[in-house]
Amino acid sequence: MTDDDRVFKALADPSRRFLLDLLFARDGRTLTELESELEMTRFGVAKHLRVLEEAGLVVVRRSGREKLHFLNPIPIRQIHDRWIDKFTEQHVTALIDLKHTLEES
Amino acid sequence: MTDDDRVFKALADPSRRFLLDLLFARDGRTLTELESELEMTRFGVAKHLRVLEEAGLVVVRRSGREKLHFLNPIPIRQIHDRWIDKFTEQHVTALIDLKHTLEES
DNA sequence: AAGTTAGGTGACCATTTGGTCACCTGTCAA
DNA sequence: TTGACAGGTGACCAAATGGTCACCTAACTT
Repeated sequence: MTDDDRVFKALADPSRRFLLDLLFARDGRTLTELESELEMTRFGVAKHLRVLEEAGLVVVRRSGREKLHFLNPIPIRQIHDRWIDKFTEQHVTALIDLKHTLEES
Repeated sequence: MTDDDRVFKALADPSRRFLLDLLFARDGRTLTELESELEMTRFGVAKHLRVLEEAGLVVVRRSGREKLHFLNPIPIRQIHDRWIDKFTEQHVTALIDLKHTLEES
């Protein structure tokens, strides 16, 4: 399996995306802490975190018996750069900003 | 199934990512034209294109009996914005640019 | 009108994937 | 040092996914 295969497969599951959302909101959480936010057993969450880790979307640091999880944004940016060139990026961000502006009013 | 579920599921398959690569290189191709680039039957390719279309990653325009396919970058940008804030974006792009600079030398 | 070309549909099968469980290792606290 | 706590492993099962095929419709060509 290639690197980018791992990244996209990892992102394909809603529980894993929710874990990334949690880490985006606040980094450095343990398995047990993350587990309490999902309706799933610890084993399920651990399995998902491992998939995210192997994809490089999450990096971990051990601290005693705890394992702290951090979000790594680099693979996400690389997805962006694969299909959006600098020129297109300007148009797309302008469109999305416009959409937000309209939704606020 | 939610919208973003469709997008991520669509991106999870290497053949579909390759189709996006092809459309990124050149837009507006037909099924038959795309089919010739993959080692797969027409039915397989058609199925993949439908998944991409339902995810909004590809938009189509009919022209007689032909169906032209175009890449839509907006969902890709939204993935980026979900986990990379403006502040982090600066660091990440700087890191990636640095990586490219180093690799050239 | 007849043949050809572009594309669509529903069924089918092999493989992968998400989630759980029984059981195990390592670390901290009283 | 004994128990509680944080996490890991391998097997297992139900459900989803990738790909093919037989068969179909619609549009262009001569």
